Amino acid sequence: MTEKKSGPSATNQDVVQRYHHGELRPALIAGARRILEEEGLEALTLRGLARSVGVSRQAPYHHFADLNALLAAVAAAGFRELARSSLERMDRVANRDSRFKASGISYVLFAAANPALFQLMFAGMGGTFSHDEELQAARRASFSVLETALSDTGRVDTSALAALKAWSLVHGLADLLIKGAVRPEDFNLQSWEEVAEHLLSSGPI
Amino acid sequence: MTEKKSGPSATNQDVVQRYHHGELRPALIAGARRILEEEGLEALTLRGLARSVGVSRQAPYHHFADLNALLAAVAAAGFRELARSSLERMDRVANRDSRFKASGISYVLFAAANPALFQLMFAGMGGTFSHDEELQAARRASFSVLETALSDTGRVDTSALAALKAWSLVHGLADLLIKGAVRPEDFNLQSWEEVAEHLLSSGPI
DNA sequence: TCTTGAATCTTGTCGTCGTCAAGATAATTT
DNA sequence: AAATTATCTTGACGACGACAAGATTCAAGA
Repeated sequence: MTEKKSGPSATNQDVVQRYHHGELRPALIAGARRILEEEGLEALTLRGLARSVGVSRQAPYHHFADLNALLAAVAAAGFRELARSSLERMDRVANRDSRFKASGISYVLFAAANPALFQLMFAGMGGTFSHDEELQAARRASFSVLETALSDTGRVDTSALAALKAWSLVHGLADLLIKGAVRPEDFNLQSWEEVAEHLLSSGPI
Repeated sequence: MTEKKSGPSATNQDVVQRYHHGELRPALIAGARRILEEEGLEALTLRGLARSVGVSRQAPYHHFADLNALLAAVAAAGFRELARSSLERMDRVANRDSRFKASGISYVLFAAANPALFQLMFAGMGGTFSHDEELQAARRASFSVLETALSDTGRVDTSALAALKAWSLVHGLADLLIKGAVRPEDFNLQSWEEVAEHLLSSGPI
């Protein structure tokens, strides 16, 4: 049998079962994200998460005020990752207009790769846990990356309406693909990347 | 005190409190929709709904298999209403291109007027209650209205990708406005109708 | 009209959830 | 070493969805 409780000064090696988890907060966020993508938002329950991390049902409350606070932390991490992956993709092209398109494509690809997380991130915009400061900061930082990409294009129309149009386009595609309303095959294309590429390249409506 | 139970052959007049509700199924759908818009999806509970309709907690199960079946029925009604309001608005213009734009605007306005319902309708696309036949039929009928509007324009590009672009645009705007990400004031406009009008009129991305 | 079966509605029960309260244990500070 | 604090635990409560079984009303055939 595995020992129930190790000594007080156990190293990080044997993360078996001890009274103090040690890294509970990040473990909760990671576990939440895993459940989120594998089983969906509805299956993400505070008790189940605690169970899966191997801790009592009340333990998470010492790191998060409530379930919404946990969700806000997960969403914030999502926005940081979106910003990071956008910058990464943008930095692979030099042309300013291509950089803008790259930001839009990365938006769609992020949604396709992390559907439940993406929905959670935007569920919190006008939702219950919208007032979380960390979440608001991460969201603003993420959006500013995309805004900068647009204003850097040097286009004539970088108005708020032009930005809204681009945002609506990629956000709508992201939501529709998450909901399963469309598939790349419907357009004789192989990937969402190709779909997004086409949408962002073609002419007027 | 109001009588607890009226005679067996009471007319529809005194809908006070009798064992058989008589119109429970439609009453549940109507009540569900009211709760949905007034308090949000999270507040829509089978027990609470039964309570608000004045019936026992188990009564709804005689008209709907479970909560998802109820939600599917509400969503189906939503799609029928979307199709109806789209046709209504389209019939107020003659020009074919204007009719297409009208369909897009009605899409956005429906979302703005019934945010929670709109989200529920699309939550069910790849979701749990996606297999409900009534819902699928209502959804297909609703979409065909919009598809027809596009193909009737007589434009050169009525390809699937062009349709996706238009759909993504209005759907994205709908979702962003529901989430509170943008407001008409952000663009010096007075209503969502004006915003949608601008987005559907301007040139390329 | 009376009876009988089906439709409808009710109460009882179970397991799960989020969260408050209070106690137990470990880490940290003094 | 003692005291304080952080962390984790079990106990409890109300609300939820749903299953089971009983009560009431309706409808259809004699």
